[in-house]
Amino acid sequence: MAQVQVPFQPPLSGPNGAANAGGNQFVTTSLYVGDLEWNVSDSQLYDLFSQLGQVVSVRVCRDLSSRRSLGYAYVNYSNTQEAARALDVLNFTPLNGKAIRIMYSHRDPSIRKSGTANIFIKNLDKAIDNKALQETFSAFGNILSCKIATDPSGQSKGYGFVQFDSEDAAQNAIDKLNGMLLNDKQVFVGPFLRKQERETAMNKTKFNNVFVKNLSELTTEEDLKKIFGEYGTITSVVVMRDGDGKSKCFGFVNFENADDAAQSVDALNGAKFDEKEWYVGKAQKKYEREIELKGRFEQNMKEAVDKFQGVNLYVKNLDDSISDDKLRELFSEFGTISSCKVMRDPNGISRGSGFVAFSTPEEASRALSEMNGKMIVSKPLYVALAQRKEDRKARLQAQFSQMRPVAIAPSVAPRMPMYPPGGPGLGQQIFYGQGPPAIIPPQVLPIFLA
DNA sequence: GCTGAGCGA
Repeated sequence: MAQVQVPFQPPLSGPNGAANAGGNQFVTTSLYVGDLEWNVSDSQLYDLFSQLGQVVSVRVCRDLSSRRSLGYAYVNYSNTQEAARALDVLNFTPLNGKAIRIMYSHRDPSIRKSGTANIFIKNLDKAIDNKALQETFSAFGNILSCKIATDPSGQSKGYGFVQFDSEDAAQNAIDKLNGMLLNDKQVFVGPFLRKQERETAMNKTKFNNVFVKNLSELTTEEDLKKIFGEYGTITSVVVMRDGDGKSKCFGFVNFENADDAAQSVDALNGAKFDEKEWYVGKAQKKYEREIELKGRFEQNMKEAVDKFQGVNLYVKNLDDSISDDKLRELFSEFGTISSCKVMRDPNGISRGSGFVAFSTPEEASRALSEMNGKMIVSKPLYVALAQRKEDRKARLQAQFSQMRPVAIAPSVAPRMPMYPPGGPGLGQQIFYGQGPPAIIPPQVLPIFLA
């Protein structure tokens, strides 16, 4: 008889199973562990999770070819109670300086993708950590995932996310906590909205002034008056022109009535006149436009930085005689170089360091291993993956925390309740408990950071 | 001021 390979399937009664969609009376033994720092290893996870029960298997998922960590792992226990306790106790434990985030394994991505029952919280006191957030919101229902946004050093950015397993729980949390005081700060709690959704929500605000661009050079105020006049009474119309009276191909139409303005936008945005497709929208105030442009600029910068992740090499100990071209020549055998630069001081003297970006991470990692330590002119070259500036600090701290002994408290005393039974009253302060942390803080203080 | 990302041997 032919051998049939049976793929691993978690029990159907658990959160993985269709039989238990949304229910929480069953739990499984399979945990998804996400938000891992790049260097977190199987054995590190094994050591940590073994302290709460019998671990059957641990695996950090890795890219098949590069073996790079994908930033998540699976930990399987032999029984459900141990898994449940591990999730409870170990969730948000820092590993290599970064808090891990544990969920029950749920391979069907439909819930994750739907983004339902997902809420956003802002104006959070910086002292409120993942655990405090979890405890505060768990009063309203079962939490699938929850997290405080942090900068690379782990400092709270003052906002966070909670995803529940039901819309009711999410709505209830919003109703009860929005506008409440948490640690003396009034928090905003609302449904999570993607950027796009938020913008369209914002644009529902009333306006009278309409912006129109991509006009033909021949389009006049009279033309606009006639076309927009179909939708209501116009109080002013202008086509912007340069000093010579030449059209800048954009203008403004102000309506007496905001509903008419909105109607004209709906009807005319994207319409074609004289071969030109018009953009028609709410006219932005100068400051609104500045905010949008600034946001877009920062977004572009971020994307540019992301694009270089894993493909950009930092080189140092370069001989002063090495130029951009020479540097490119040295690395060109490993692949396609998308950019290459020797850093120089204001007098044009080489700083002895530079960057070489390849088109793929594979090329970059081969160049790294082949070129690091190679004698160039008179000195051995140092080659490493270039890091983002903000990530450097985090990386140093990760190394630092790796030296700390980590131990699990034998049992965890309950934290103080967040607020009296029945939930907080309007305007009532919510207090955070001072229960002991799940992880005993380091007993040995390592040497200070450079 | 600040609106993620995420599932295998």
